[in-house]
Amino acid sequence: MKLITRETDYAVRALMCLANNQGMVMPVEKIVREIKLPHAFARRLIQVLAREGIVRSVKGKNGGCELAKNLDKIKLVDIMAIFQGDVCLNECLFKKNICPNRSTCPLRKKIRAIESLVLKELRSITLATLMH
Amino acid sequence: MKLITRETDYAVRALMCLANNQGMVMPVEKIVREIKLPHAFARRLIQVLAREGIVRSVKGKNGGCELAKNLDKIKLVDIMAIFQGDVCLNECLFKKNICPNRSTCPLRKKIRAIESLVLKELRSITLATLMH
DNA sequence: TTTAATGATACTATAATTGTATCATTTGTC
DNA sequence: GACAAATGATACAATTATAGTATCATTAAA
Ligand code: FES
Ligand code: FES
Repeated sequence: MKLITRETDYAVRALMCLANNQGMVMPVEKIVREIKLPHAFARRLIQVLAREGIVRSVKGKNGGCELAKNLDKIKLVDIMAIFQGDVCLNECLFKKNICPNRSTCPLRKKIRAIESLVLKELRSITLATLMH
Repeated sequence: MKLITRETDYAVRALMCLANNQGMVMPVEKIVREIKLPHAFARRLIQVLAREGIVRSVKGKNGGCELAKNLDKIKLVDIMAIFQGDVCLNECLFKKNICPNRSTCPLRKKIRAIESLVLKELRSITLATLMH
């Protein structure tokens, strides 16, 4: 049961890499050299981050990318949302018919509560936190 | 990002079904009729639960299965472990080399903390809770 | 004009999840 | 003992999600 997929993992690593070079535009090639991940995968990944406004990219020679926001504005949970969709720990175990009192169902409440806990924690993790 | 797979979901439903018929041995056929799930899938699922000692099964005519433990001894987290493996929300995002201070890494601590929270909550959910 | 970069996007491979099928074994009942 | 109704064990197939690859177009500095 993975909370974070490898793609998110890579993305965060790449972002940390950019964070270490703030102010400079860094080509994907360089990121790939610093953190070990497949080249083509990295390309696509950065393209997505650029489209999502997490990084700013510069085309052409001497191009590359840099963080588009402040470290403390880039949340882990947002990166997760981009690559894995929203954090949603299963809406209802028992889809309709088994549970007669859906609105007051204790399990439903519990799962929701767990989700809130996880979200609260995840929201508190930013690139700034990670770089400490 | 699913915390619970469909197999676990089905398993819990089936167990709740058995809980509603405590003291009686119930054939899988009957479970399948009560909660909607594929017959062959249910067969295999119950077989696993029997092997794991969650239900007790009776072979032969008039056979079937029943809960092997008290409602409050059957934890959601154990059913999850059987069908999905241990709850482990990603050991370390950055596998070695990126994080220099592995032992004090703040992210590591955070992820671990989230895992503990989730586990604590999950452990408190038993069949008894679910039947309330 | 060449070169080094990104943008867009289609494709393949692998693994996990979900679902199916078969045959053997057990046990109550006629 | 034969039959029927159940589980045990286990192999297989289908679908979906994740992980990874490849290609061609576009941009801009040198
Ligand atoms: S389990 Fe879903 S409403 Fe009760
Ligand atoms: S991120 Fe894993 S040790 Fe720091």
